[in-house]
Amino acid sequence: MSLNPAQRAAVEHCDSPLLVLAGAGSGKTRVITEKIRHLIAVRHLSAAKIAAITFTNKAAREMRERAEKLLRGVDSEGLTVCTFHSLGLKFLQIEHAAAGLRRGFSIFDTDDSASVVKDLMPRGSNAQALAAVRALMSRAKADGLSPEQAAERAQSPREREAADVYGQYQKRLAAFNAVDFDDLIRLPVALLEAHESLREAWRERLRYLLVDEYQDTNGTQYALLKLLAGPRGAFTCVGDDDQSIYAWRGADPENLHRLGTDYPNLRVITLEQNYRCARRILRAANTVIAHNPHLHPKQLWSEHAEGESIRVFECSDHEHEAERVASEIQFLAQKHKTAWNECAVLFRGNHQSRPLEKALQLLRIPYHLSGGTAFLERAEVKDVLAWLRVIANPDDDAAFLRAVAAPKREVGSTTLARLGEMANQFHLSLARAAERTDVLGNLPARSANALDGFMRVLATLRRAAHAMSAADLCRKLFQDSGQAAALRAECRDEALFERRCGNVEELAQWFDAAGKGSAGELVAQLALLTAADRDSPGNAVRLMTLHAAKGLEFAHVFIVGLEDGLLPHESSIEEGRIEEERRLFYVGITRAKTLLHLSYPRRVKRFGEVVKVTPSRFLDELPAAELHVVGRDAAQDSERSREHAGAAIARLRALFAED
DNA sequence: GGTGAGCTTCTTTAC
DNA sequence: GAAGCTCACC
Repeated sequence: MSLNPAQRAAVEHCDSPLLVLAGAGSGKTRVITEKIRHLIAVRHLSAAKIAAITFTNKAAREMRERAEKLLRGVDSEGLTVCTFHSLGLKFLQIEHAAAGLRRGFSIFDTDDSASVVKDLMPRGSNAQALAAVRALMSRAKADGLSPEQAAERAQSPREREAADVYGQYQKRLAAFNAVDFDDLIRLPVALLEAHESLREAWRERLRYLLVDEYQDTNGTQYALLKLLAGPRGAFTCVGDDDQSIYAWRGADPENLHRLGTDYPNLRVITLEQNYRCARRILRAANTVIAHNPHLHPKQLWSEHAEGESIRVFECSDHEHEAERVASEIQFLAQKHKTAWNECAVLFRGNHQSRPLEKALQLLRIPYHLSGGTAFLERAEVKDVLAWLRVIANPDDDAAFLRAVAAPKREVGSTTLARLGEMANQFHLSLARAAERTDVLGNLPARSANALDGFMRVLATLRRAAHAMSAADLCRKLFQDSGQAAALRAECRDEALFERRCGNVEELAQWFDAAGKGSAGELVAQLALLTAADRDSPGNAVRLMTLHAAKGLEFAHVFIVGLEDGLLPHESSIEEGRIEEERRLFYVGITRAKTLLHLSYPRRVKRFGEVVKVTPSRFLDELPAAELHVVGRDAAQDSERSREHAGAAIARLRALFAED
């Protein structure tokens, strides 16, 4: 298949900075991969000097695969395809000294950083206050502000509080030899701004940048792009303002316009031909998104067939909805020989997956849940990771706190609080303080013994770490730390125990597959992976949030939970962010190639009580002529689905009745 | 002083 | 409907 004129222009334009406004399904990944080939094969740029930046690791992996297929016969050695955060991590691992970090520094995930914030806030601060301060702090960091700058700009008492916490928080992180997600971008930016030599070195190292999902860049990411691209502006950014769905975490769609101001010679190319969706689906998407104000309206068009109507299922409750979706998928699979992985169920929040999983399990439909509380969130995996972190970085207090309690070893909050006090006094991390006999001497003998026991195991593992692979270290510490034994005691049946050990083994295998690098470095990389990025789902129905679905496509898409208050989400309505919710819905619609199903329950359980649901206002924004509403009255209940799944549904109902 | 049982909280999205 | 907290128990 050849490129269309706009795509070709985007691929071949290399002489000035380029912005590609690419509508949904307009082949933007193709443009990026073709452009990589063009840069190497035609412009004779070394692959090692090209970086393609994506938003998720999953997107990075897919892009790398596609690029490598395309680059057969071309030397693609050293090509960088990664996320902004991975690039930042790579930068910091090389330039750690300039950043004031020691080798083996830790990456604090959202939980780690939340607990630091909690620790810094007045005792008894409620969850709202904590969340607000965390959000403001993260926002300030995403905007590239230092604590001092954040304090200067603070307008409200809460903002002042956040700026104050921010300052203390950074000191704390520095003491832990740790960085958080925001720092992975912010620190490289600060270093590149401060040191001309670094700028020169990195501009030489990366001669051309391609940025995917550009509409989701935040302030610091844009700054990083500018610093790396330099005045030459050797970059291509690809984005779509209609798919900007990350403003809540600091993404600034203004960056699209900023590009034109900062680079007057910016070339803009718009891709409007959609290669993905049936026309009906595309019309529905266009109609919905037309409700948002647009600076530069674009009109997506498609050469595909009209396709079938968009089906709207009105269901009685979440269980009924899940059952409907599951049986519809089974129908598609049986009748049309649709592969499971051609079907995706999309929802607003991770918690919505539960009833769906249940219904799919009962119909024995293989499914794969992306993100959420998957693998990396498993307690046993987090425990092993905490041990690995504290082995690599003795200053990582967050990891220490988790590791010391995995398994429980008579070191409780009181002991840890006292240890913390002494660590503060001596200006030591918890682990380093716990190594000292004078510190242990100040604790009750029993606690001191327990703590000392932990430190001995830790020291032994740390010594052993140099001589073995990260994977083997992982397996060894699982045994030697006592976690394996504790897990066996904890699990009632053998199967559960096996499964949880399997999670740890899976982690070990991930390390094996990740190849070179010390355990500490690999753990750092792992921190950037979401569950969705790591595993290959195989042939299974995909369950994921609308956010996670961006960039993907499926023949059959089910969007569930079209409830007012969920999609659009309550808090977004309150905060006047309805347009982003609409874009989210738009992203969901445009994932579908041939069939789109929308559904909502009439009643849901909330606060234990049954509450009536108002169907999403977005349903009213769809063109009524394209919709086929099913189930408004019981007699209309999808007959064919019942035929195919009658028996299973009876079992389903029985199961739900049990709960 | 650690740990587990039982009660109250608010429930987005994610690198 | 689960995570966080307090309280009683070991």
